[in-house]
Amino acid sequence: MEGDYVARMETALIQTISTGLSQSGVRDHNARLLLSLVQRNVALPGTDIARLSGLSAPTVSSILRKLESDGLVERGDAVRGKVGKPSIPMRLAPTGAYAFGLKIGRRSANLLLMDFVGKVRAEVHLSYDYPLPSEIFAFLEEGIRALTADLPADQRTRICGIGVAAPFELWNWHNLKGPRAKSFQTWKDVSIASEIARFSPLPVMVTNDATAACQAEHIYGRGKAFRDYAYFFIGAFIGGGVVLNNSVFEGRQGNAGALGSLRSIGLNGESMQLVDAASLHLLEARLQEVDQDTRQLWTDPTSWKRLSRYVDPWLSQTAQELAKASLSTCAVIDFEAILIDGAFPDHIRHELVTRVRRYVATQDTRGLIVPAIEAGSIGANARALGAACGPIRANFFLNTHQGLSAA
Amino acid sequence: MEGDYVARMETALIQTISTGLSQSGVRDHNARLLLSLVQRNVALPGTDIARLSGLSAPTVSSILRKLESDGLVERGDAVRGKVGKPSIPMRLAPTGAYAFGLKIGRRSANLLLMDFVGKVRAEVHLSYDYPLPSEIFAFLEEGIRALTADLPADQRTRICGIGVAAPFELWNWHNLKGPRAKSFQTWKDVSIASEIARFSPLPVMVTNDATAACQAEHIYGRGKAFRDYAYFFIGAFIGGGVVLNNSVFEGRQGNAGALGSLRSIGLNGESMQLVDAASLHLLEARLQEVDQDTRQLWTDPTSWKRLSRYVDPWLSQTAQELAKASLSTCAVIDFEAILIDGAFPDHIRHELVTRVRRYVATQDTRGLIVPAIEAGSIGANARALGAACGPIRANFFLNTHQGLSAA
DNA sequence: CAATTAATTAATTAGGTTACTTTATTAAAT
DNA sequence: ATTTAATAAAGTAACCTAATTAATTAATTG
Repeated sequence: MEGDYVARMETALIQTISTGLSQSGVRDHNARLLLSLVQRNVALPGTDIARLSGLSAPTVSSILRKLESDGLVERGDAVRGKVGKPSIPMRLAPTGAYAFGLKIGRRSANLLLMDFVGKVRAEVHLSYDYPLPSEIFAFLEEGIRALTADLPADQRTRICGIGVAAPFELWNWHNLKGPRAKSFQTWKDVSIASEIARFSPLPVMVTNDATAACQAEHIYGRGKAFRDYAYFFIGAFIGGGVVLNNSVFEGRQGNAGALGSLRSIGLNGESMQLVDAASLHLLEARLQEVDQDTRQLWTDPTSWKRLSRYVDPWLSQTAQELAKASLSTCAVIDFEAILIDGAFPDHIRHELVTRVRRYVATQDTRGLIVPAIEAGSIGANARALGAACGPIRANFFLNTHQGLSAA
Repeated sequence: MEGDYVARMETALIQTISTGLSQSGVRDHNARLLLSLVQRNVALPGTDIARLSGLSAPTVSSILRKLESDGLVERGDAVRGKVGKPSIPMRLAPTGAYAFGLKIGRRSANLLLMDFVGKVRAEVHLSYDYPLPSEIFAFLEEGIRALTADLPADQRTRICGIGVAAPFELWNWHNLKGPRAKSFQTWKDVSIASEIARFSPLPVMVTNDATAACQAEHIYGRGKAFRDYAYFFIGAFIGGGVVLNNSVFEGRQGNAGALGSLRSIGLNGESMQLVDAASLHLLEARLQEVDQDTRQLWTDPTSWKRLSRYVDPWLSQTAQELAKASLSTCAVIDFEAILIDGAFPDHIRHELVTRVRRYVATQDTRGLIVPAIEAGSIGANARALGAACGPIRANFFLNTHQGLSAA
């Protein structure tokens, strides 16, 4: 069962560079590698896996048989037409594992149950003015009950965890007054994992929301195409993620890719943060100024075209800011690409990317390798989906940055 | 011999995530791990190594004996005074391996021979107005001959490579005229590695100069203390390096940590690069304006105090710029620390760090985890030293980011 | 044109090796 | 006598190479 591949707890040691390897560690590593290769390529026959992994065919064969008997991979239809024995592509078994993904946003929460191939099996929503701990946890508890009930009883044990995507220091953003403000502030002292542990035995992983979105893009979206990139997610605020060596880099404190905090230049030449120069809340504020209903931004994609006299200047400013921010990130890491996504309609994303490309071409790029500017492909659901990836990845896939598990 | 630990060539494969592991891969990994732990802690008895690596004592013992017979580690004096059998600390054998480090700078080149514990065995210099390929390679060829001759004949086979530290796109910085300019431009078409291959069979590794400095700081300096940090090296221009998970991250194209290209804000609020706002060439330019000899900056450390009426404003501006740049890097990666070093006297470095700390405290740090600001410890020689680390690390030490070598 | 043979490729089995683990032993100190 | 470090011996897991089985296409022949 999946237990075999669960990462072992490491004792925290001073000066630990990495961990020693033993046989079982090797098998674990290789099994995760095979699953990662199959995931990445959708379906692969054993020979290709052997070639890609550098392992011998018999080894791959034996690992695949084990994975198959564990219900994690399954055989596809034999491929004929070439000389020789037909190959049997192996693919992930959709029912191999499940995970919950919870996104806690500033306007709404979103809980989904994702299967092993990244398909959303069921989903529930909650809207609010601002999230309060008690309401969120009640929503989650009830949601878990409901979503679990949808699953055949024999598959419920395959749910391997709960991933939570939340903004960094959630409590720092609202300036509320009164008793509800006090309740909101309690986020500061709440341990999300321990609260959830009160009503669910499943392991909990908490991630930065934009990093989670990046994760989803990386595994199920365009991110597959690039080895390393910075990812911008434009929501009410702006956040980001970082991918290095084909794997999302969360950072020591989980705060890598805090791209909203990149320094930007205000109209008067003063220093400000990107989040104050290029988020959707700026557009919202502008719409409020002219008495437009801002809800339509989130609920009605066509409204964006209707509002183009307000959207256009916003797009222009945002693109300029993103262009500069993109190059700044490339000064730190020589990213191959910059991916841009957000909670807006496809045509806006496309227009934004086009404009960013244009602005990047006008910048001073001495000392830099200019990255490709590309559009993300997942959109608003990315955060919850990425959150759900957490437990699945921890149990079954390779993570370049974590080092290998010990025996 | 060292051949056992040489990284194997990998065939370039599409979609390679990582490489499969076999027994020999395991042994190689563990041997490198042990060497890395010993290097990091200067000297360690087997029991401690076992604890730190998570390997069993017999395994560590057997690997150590192999490393000992290969001449890579040696026994220290038994530590008595505690109950039980005295422990025998193992340390790197200084004569275990050697490497050449060549720094190609804008004003001078520097070639040194480094031993296995990072000691400089011999060193030669070359000064110029600007570096020309033919002169540099002649200097290197002659230098290799001379420095090799210093070594006992039986140890010459232990020289494992040549590390070269050079600025990114060297040819892009000078605006020369005339025939010598043409010769300088040829850097663009020169492959440093193949030129060197004409007169030396040793493997060659080329690194970005600031990344090399970072490497030296990381292995032999203060960098040991931090798990991840951004490193600023202030020379004629400003460069940087990036350390993630206890290991220098070079980037896909070797251009990670191009911190001189970080965006900065000019006096009139215009966007400019950090390199134009905070390098020593700014101070030089100011001194030239007032007809001061600029050579003294590089040759006479005491001159900095004498010139304080010019140095002080430069320090102030540089510190402000570094403070903002430091936080920008932390928006990309949540670095634990920022290390600052440069080609200037110790008291200047110290003063600079103090001021950067002060400025950081005044910045907008919403969404960020504020890093520690620390001084580097190696100074001007860091680049050549770091360059020499390249071949040694490639052969004997663990590199978190490269993945493990295949069988 | 059908049947046969050759060639090719995929997947698995068998046997051997490596390098790890656990358990036991020896050595040297307080 | 007890404690701790280091090594030795025995056992095991997981890899590799080489050989085998299987399934197909391609070529040849009566």
